[in-house]
Amino acid sequence: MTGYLRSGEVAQAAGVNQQTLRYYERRGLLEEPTRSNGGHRLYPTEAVTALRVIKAAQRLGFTLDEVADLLAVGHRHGQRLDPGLQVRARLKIDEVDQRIHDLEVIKANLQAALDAGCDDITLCATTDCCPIPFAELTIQEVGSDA
Amino acid sequence: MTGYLRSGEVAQAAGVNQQTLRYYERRGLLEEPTRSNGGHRLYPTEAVTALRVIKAAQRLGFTLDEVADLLAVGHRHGQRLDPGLQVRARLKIDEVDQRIHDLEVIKANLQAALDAGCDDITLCATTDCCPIPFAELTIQEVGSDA
DNA sequence: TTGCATCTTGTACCCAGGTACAGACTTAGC
DNA sequence: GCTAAGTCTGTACCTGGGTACAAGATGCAA
Repeated sequence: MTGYLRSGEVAQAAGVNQQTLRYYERRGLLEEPTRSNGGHRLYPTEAVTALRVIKAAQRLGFTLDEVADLLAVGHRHGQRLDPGLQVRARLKIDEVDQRIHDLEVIKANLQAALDAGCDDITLCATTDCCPIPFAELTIQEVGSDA
Repeated sequence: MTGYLRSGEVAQAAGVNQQTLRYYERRGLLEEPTRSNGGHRLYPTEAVTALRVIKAAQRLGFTLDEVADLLAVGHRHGQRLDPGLQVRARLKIDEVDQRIHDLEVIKANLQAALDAGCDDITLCATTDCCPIPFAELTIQEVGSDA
């Protein structure tokens, strides 16, 4: 059965716990792999990539349900997206834009703090840099999932 | 005591639960407010802004500990950053850059799926768009906190 | 100065996202 | 064929980030 990876190998390659594979499978994030005759899971090598994608998206603040959504769009790459999915994809894109914007605000604020703290306090006192920073981040009420 | 907000007012204005204020105070994310003679918390109006910042940063995938870090840098805006904090600020900026990059990858992939699914399947079949998308996201091992 | 809305503290609970463990079974090298 | 290492299922537990509730004190308007 060469060409397939066993669960331990996948877990190690992706840097996740082996139990997590099962967990994601249950949650529908990871496709159910084929099985050996004895019932052991046999993963295609892309499973590792899929896991990395999940982990990366998670670090960006998406919940597992949102990640599932993202993947649903991604996996239909090249097949026709049904209209509901198309709408969701558009919404996701807007959301991603929003997050990019917010991260840029955070970055600018960190940079400003660094610049100001770095070499010239008087500079800071003469400019309007000192009210609470990060002020113009997007505010969004909770529970806005499509 | 005008000019101060009571905990209920702050909570409502920021759209968070009142218990959450206490929780953040315990975690050191929110400065301990002054108290009335009877022991009730009296918040300055900036507390609302601070809460919004925390919530925004959280949505972007920062843990509360990381948010505390972010705020530590931000709050010294205009005071000299001690060297340790400066280093942390630089690391945070790199991390934020990384996240922006990853979000851009995700966006591009969503966009590609949308474009491909949208109007022309043959287009897709002739281009190399169909292997698992999102592939070039940053991989980062867990536990990389400064 | 009373009454009701708010606030206080403490403690217990909840959900998401895992992680650990036990006991049985499979796989692979010799 | 045996044996050690790896995997299977099920269930229980853990951490982060809150949220709920109780019992009592405070604030303030009439």
